[in-house]
Amino acid sequence: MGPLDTYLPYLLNRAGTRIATAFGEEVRPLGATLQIWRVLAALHERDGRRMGDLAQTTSIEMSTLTRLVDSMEKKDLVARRRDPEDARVVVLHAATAGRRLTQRLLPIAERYEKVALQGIGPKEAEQLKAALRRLYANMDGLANPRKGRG
Amino acid sequence: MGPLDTYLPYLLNRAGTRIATAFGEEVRPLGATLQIWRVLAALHERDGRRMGDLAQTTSIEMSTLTRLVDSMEKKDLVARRRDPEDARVVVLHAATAGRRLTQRLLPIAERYEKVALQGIGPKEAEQLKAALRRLYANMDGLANPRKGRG
DNA sequence: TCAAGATATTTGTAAATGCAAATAAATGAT
DNA sequence: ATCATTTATTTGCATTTACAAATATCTTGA
Repeated sequence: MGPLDTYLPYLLNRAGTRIATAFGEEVRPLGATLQIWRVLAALHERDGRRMGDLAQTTSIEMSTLTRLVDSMEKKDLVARRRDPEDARVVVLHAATAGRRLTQRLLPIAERYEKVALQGIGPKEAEQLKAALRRLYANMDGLANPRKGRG
Repeated sequence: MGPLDTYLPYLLNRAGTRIATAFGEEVRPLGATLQIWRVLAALHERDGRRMGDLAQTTSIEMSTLTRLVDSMEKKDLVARRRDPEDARVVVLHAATAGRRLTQRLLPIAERYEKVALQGIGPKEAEQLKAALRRLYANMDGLANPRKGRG
């Protein structure tokens, strides 16, 4: 067997953790976190999403998301509304401070993208992204996901 | 801005988390965890490492590692020894049950490698790994690492 | 309309994790 | 030999996070 850093799962998790931590520290001064960014980014892409949808697209667990949204509501980053069509559903909208914060986070996200990919070349970068999507999908059948089909 | 899953940090963290979780569940029946595997793999590569070295190569935080090693010692997976040269130093050795467990984990790690990389091709896989190492290194200067130069 | 079952979200609780302070031992200066 | 400084590891504590149970609402069928 080779050293630990020939193993893909290790490399992947290590890189993923570090970039997440680094990004998190970068945005802390703005009062944001990685998770907050994900929610705002998702709402920026499409506003008025339901909680379940958000949990799915941000990969944040539902119970975690609930508490996160609690705190984001207090800061006027987002607003919960009941869906009039179906009162079980809560839809989330970006609020004033939330939209402002999003505008400040976007350039940081772009910059991180660049820094992370230094010396990797645009073509390879696309391949990397494609591989990561593929890899995520490959894990679908295996363990963990209490999604799909229990 | 595009959807969240065009952002590298998101893709990376998402994939890294999922593969870690899946692997963790896979090895749980054997009484192992992802972290345990990392320590054992590191010791398999080179036995008798000091704690600081292990923390470095496994990307496990020192305080976390201490507690992890406590529990691994109880299971006879590893043994702590004081370095006679410098009594501040603790060196870690794989113990009997640890070596046995390592042998059982190795094929699982190999298999995970294969599953994760389904449809990705050996050449692209190598590029992916190289990119992940590079990317990890790229993050070095940025935030987070309380390493390097304080 | 009411009960039964399905779906969406929230709360309770315990485990994992990291930072900072504390401990232990070595090294160097007086 | 003793004190101050440095290095290595461990413990205290607060935060984060996930799983599971609880709650709320909707839908369907009698």
